[in-house]
Amino acid sequence: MSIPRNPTEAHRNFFQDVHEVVRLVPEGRVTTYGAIAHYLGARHGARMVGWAMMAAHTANEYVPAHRVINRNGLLTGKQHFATPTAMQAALEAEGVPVQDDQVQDFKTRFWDPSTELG
DNA sequence: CTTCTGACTGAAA
DNA sequence: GTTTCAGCCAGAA
Repeated sequence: MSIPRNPTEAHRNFFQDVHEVVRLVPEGRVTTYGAIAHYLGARHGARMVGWAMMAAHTANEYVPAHRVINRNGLLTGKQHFATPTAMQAALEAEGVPVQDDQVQDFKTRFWDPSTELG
């Protein structure tokens, strides 16, 4: 999958919506693609959230993309970072232990925007 | 137009 | 616990 060559206004709005939610994830906590999709009203699938994350590095404001993982707590997006270890390093730097691409104690570190933000 | 792919997920076996 | 399968929507060839 790739970022649209000529993003439409709708695209940019969608990217910004996703990025805004990701920025609300506190340090030391993580969320999932599906949780973000659900918070945005389930009008977009989880895959579309992942798609929007590809544009995270081109966003004007910082997006903590390392806090977004899949429902199993796996760092499925690590290959999209500058280096294969950047995602894990960023998580561990804020106190989230990772082993074998898996966030430890994922269940208690999970931050659901739908319940946390209302 | 068809087909394949993907930072995904929930259900079913 | 596992593997498999079908939806999901956008983009590229």
